[in-house]
Parts: sequence; structure tokens; C-alpha cells
Amino acid sequence: MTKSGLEAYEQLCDEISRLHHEFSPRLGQIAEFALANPNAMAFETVAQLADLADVQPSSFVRFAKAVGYEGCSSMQQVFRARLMDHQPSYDERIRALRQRDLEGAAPFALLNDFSVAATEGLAHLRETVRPEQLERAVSLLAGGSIVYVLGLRRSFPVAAYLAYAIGKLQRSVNLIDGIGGMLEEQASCIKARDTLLAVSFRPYADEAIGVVREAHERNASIVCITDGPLNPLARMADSVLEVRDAEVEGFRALSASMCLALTLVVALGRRVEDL
Amino acid sequence: MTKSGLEAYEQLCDEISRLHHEFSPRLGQIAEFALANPNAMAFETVAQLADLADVQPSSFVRFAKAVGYEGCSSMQQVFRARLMDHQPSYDERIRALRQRDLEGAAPFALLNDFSVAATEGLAHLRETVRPEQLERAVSLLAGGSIVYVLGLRRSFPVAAYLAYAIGKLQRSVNLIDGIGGMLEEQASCIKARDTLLAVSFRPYADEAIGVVREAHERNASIVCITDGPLNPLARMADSVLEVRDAEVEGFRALSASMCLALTLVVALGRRVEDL
DNA sequence: TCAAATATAGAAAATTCATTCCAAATAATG
DNA sequence: CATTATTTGGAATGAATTTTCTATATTTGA
Repeated sequence: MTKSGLEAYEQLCDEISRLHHEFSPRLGQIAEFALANPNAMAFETVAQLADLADVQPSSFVRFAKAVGYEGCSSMQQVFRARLMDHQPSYDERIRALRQRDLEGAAPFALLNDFSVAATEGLAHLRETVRPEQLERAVSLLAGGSIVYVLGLRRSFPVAAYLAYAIGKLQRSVNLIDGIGGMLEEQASCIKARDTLLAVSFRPYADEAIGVVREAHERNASIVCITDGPLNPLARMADSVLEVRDAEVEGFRALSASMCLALTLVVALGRRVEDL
Repeated sequence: MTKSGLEAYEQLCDEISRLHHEFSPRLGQIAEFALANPNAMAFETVAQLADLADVQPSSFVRFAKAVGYEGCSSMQQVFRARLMDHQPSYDERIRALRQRDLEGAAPFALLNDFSVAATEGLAHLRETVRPEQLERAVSLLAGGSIVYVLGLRRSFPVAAYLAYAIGKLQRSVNLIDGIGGMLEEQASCIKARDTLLAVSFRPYADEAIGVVREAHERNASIVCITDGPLNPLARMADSVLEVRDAEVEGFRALSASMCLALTLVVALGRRVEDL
């Protein structure tokens, strides 16, 4: 396994500490500065660092060489990697996962990888959804006299689940599924007091966009479950909930989406009960 | 109070999202890159970013100006401030989550509970499904000349997903959904060389049992996804896969089921590819 | 105290960088 | 189809950055 950013950083700190007592005064001064200001070391230019540490830029270069690097630039990479490492992006984690799943192709290995990916997706969901967003979405759903649920193609299973579950709450719910080619007819039922709950993932189906636009023009409330902020639906929506299910070979597991859907439904049920 | 690095960053993200739809193609491309790679945006030089995003450096400068900055450098400060500000350890992240859970509204607490429950469901799935069961299920699916997918009521979303995904593999697939009251007619198409993939959770719908029985009598292969061994379908099935999604107030999240479904589909795709 | 060695400061040089500008390409308009 | 407006690619520019170099200062050891 390749060395992580944090490890390299800690190793460098150790090295600096070890050498500190045998450094010349100026180098020692820089060593202390470096250990005390790792953020600055990561971001500032040598000139700025020199200014902050009250030394000459050339001293910084000598320092970098003294601890074993070719120059300041390569030393700086270590301080940067540390910050990167602290926050591995969701994409990076999933990419790492995908790397592994290429090795074992057996179905069981797949199940393992996908379930780990789904777990990551759920964790991501917890971390990124903001309480007030959820709150708002539930309010909009509770406020609509009829809830319309939209989801086509890959989003359809989520929409179907939402419609089923909301229906069990004894609320008026309508699944816009485009059955019999009647998408527009279904959409045209949406009125101003209603709420449209739209589920849409990339690539965003044109028909779905059309339905949302129509609902928007009719002044219906719109709650949108989607996979990213760069989404043609987002700007028409009154509430946007972001989910990022791991995608493998073009398929999304929808595990996190389903979890969010369940949350919305149960929260809606409680809200309605309380009234 | 002075604006934190994180706030500024989130504000910038919002702005990018808001403007995305009116950007030119190249600017849109950069917008997506920026949101997907905030780390790179913080550290890399414009030339490197341009290379990564596959655009010209000048386009990056145009982008920075389009979102309201004087140039790339000032925009980059925002991405850097985010990392400066925000270097939580794992423990801190957990604590922050608890904090939000406590002070946050009820729906968010629900989301937390459900996502934890779903995570446990996934772990359970990993632990209980045996490799040879999966192998067998995939073989049966690969062997059938037509795959029929059955799932009614709460199981319907899983079935819909399976049908959609198997269809994308260019295989003949047929979703038995009982549309137009034609459940029996749909079921009567199943022949001996076909495979029925039945999804059924408690309380097992009578109609579903009927369809499986009919398929069984016609000597079709039967793969069953269900929630326990005490299931009327199990004894007719050639392969049984057991999933236990967490249940809350009578609702199942289906997260684990979706994960298993994805696994079956991708494994099937690979199996067919290899032939 | 004096020479030798080492460390430092600061200027200079060589890169690299962000930005600008203009021409080519593309899309919109009449 | 011709014209106009946008958008895009890529070279040019000038500022900034890292690094090297050298004269000066400081320390070391006799």
C-alpha cells in the first residue's frame, strides 16, 4: 500500500524534531516555525513563509534540503498531502473501492464491494444532508394537498417506493410514471397547492425535466432528490436533497436514495400525526 | 462574527450551482470539475487544473471571473480556506454528527437512525449470503432464455430496478407487475426454459405466490429474494437469497435489497460477457 | 588574535505562473 | 445563406516564484 499523506507528514515532523538540536540558529528557527504552522507551510509561497518566519527565502531552501528534499516545492507537497488526507473526498473513496473490485470478479466479491460502497454512500448522506433541508422538504410534503411523485428510468424504483409508502400513510399520492404514454396528461393534473416530489439522477431524463418545469409554472411546490447540485431541476425546486449513490459500471445501487426516501416518508407520517 | 472558510466555500458552491445552467459548455465543464475536486482546486496551479479538467488555462480564468472573482488566485483562496478551517479528526466528525443530531430537528435524527439501520442491514447481508448461493442464482439467471421479474407492493421497487438494470444488459427481461389486472396473463407466458426472479417480503402477497406456483408448475427456474426462510416461496425456488432490511414503523428501507439486486445484475452481466 | 570553516543575507537568474489578448471556430440571428 | 455575436484555443506577456550564487558575517579551533 502506498504511503498516506498523514504518514508522510508525521515522518517529516519526526525528522525535523530529530535534527532540530544540530541545526544552525536560523535553520532551527525555521524548524520551529514549520512545526508550529503546518497550514502556512502548505499554502504560502516561500517568499511569504520567509516573511512570516522572519528569515530569508534562501534559508528556507536550505532548510528543505537539510531535511532531505530537493527544494521547497517538494517539501511543500508533504504539508499539502496532509490536508488532502484529512478529507478524502467521496469520489476518491469510491474510486479506491472500484480499484479493488476489479480484482475479484466472483459474485460474492462483488457483493462485498457493493455493500461497502453502499455503506459509504449512507455515511456520505448523513454527513452532507443538512437538518434544515430535510425539515423544509418534509414541510413542503406535508403542506401539499396532493403529493405527486416523479421518477423515470433508473429513478423509477425510488419513486415507486415513495408513492407506495406515502400511500400507506393514507395521504393522496400520485405516481407519475408515464404509463400508456400519458406523461403529460398526468403532469397536467398538478395544481398550485400540490407538491411534486421529483427524483432524478444523471443523465437527467428530458421528460422529467419537462414535468418539473410544468409543475413549476403551475406554482406547485417542488422537492427534488438528485445526485448533485448541477442539475437542471435544482433551480426550479423549493427544496433539494442531494444523494450520491455509488455507481458501478453504470449502475447505481440506490441504497442511500432508498434510505432517504424512507426517512422522508416516516418524517412526513409523524408530522401529519402531530397536526 | 467573521465568515468561516467553510461558509465561504459553501457559498461559492451554491453560486456555481446557481450559475451552472447559464454557463457555456466549457464553463459548465469547469464548474463540474470544481465541485467534484475541491482539493485539487485548493492546491494545484491553474496550468495543472486546466490539464486535469481538460481545458485551457484561459478558460479557468474566465470561469473565476464568471463566478465573481478577480482571477483564479482569489477564487483559490476560498478553496484553501475550506481546508484550513476544516480539518476535523474522525472523532470530531462523529461528535459533530451527534451534535447535529441532538440540536437538529426530528427528521434529521430519523435519517441518522435509518442510515445506521441500513448500514447494519448491509453488514448482515455480507455475513449471511453464501458465495455458492449467489453463484447458483447468477447461473440460473444466465441460463434462462427470458428472465421474468416479479415483485408486488413493497417489493415492487426492487423488481422494477432489477428489470431496468437487466434490460440494460441487453437481455430479454419481463417485469410482471400486474398492470391492467393482467397478472395471470403475464404469468402464463413463463415457459420451462425461462427463469423467474421473484422478490417477496412479508406479508407475502397471495398474487405473488400464485405466480410463483404457476412458474413452478411450468418447470421454470426460480430465484427468490426474500426476507426469511419461513416463506411459502422458498420451497418452490431453485435458489433462495435472504435479505433482512431494517424495518421501521412498518416500512422497509430496501437498501440491502437494492444492493443485492445490483450485485446480481452486475454479476450476471459479467457472466454473460465471459461466455 | 588570527585563519579556516561555516552560516547568512541579499541580489541575480532562471523558471514558472496567472493573466491578457487576439484569431479561429462555433453558435445565434436576420 | 450571410452577418453578427459568443465562445474557445493558444500564444504572448509581464509579474511572481523558486532557486542559485556570491559577498559578508559569524563561529570555531589553535
